[in-house]
Amino acid sequence: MAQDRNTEELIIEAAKKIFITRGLAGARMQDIADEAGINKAMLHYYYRSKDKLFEIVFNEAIGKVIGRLGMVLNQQMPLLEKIPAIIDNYIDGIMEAPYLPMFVLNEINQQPEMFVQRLKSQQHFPNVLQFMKDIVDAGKQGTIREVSPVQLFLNIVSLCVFPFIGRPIAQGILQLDNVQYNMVMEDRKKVVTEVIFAWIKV
Amino acid sequence: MAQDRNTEELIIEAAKKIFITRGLAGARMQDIADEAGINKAMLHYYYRSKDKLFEIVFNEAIGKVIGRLGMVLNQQMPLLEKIPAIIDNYIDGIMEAPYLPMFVLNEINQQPEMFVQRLKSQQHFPNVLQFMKDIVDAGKQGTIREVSPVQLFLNIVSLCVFPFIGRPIAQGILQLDNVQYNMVMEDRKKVVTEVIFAWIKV
DNA sequence: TTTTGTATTAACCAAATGGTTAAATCAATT
DNA sequence: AATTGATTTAACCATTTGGTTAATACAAAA
Repeated sequence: MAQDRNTEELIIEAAKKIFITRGLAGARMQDIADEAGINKAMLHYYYRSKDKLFEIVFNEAIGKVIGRLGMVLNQQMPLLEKIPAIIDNYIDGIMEAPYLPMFVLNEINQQPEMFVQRLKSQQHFPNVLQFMKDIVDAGKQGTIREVSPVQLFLNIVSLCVFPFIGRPIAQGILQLDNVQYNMVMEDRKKVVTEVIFAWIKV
Repeated sequence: MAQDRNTEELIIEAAKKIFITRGLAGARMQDIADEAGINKAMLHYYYRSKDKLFEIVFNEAIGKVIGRLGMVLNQQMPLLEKIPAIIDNYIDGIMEAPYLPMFVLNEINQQPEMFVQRLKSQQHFPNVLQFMKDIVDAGKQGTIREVSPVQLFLNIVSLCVFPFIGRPIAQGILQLDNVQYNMVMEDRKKVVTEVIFAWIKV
């Protein structure tokens, strides 16, 4: 099973799967090796230690989670077009890897210190400050209602992310099956945009 | 250090602290014992196994997280009063124990099967179906706009919960210190109510 | 005071776990 | 074919970890 692709990649793929589903503390090196179909020693041969391997997986994950946000945020575009663009793009990103936000959030909660450093060195670090300035300006201009830019940012992200990280509990409470919940998620982009615009429209 | 209170309670308190901060996989029985200031054997003497102890902590946690929601949801009250009541009450609950939702959500993601059973046997199981029926009725009556009750529910919960579970990352991106972020959370009740009403008002 | 049942502890145990190593395999080079 | 360097593996190691046990401390009842 091992020879098909590059062993290094094979390990990373397996590590992603195990770390993301079980977390750093719950992941077992043996399970990663099994998943990759190789000997456990290879993990250390290529990546030294569990922590080193985890760091690679985590960095890529956080890049995807906040990077996607930053990409749209930094684009030059009128605010009233940018907001739906952010929502569409961000929900698309989450749907591609619905388990990533939970993984990232949880590991960050486990060690916030290590994270803060990493965040600022992140190339995709979202330039939120500019975005918030735009919101304030638009408010003064009367393009939108004058709202707290921080609250607006939190609202957008909350509405986009939570339905995915809270999926098991929400699905349980709402008593929906997978197919039904998927349909609800399909509508999300439209709904979130609607909600945000209802709140900020003059 | 052990004699002050009942040893059993002492253990539960310590177990809560350790399990909630580190999760099931990351928690160490020795750490719980140390936290309680007692011998590790006492944990097994009173609660058999790590899993049994965890179950107690987890059940209480999930009770708080979804129970609080159910309490308000099941109250007899006009919809337009009930929605702000839900929001106020739920955010109050989260602020009392901001780490609980993350803990519950994460552990549920780890073993969704075990959870689904527990959910239905939960005494505080929120009667969301009735609440959703009320929303549909109110829509038809014209009290509110006709919106998907499922989406409304998701919106409320998302806006309330996410800013707390995503706090480290949000605070990092927004570059706010603890005091500033606390102030933002203070305003949350008002903002969430505002957003929801803006969306559902006719 | 003695007895008796409960609470508590130190020492211990077996399994799991991250990590290492020495030998073996493989592939390219000479 | 022989050499050489990288890759891979089985076996091993030290530590950690959940759990047990036998002996002890303690408190209430007799």
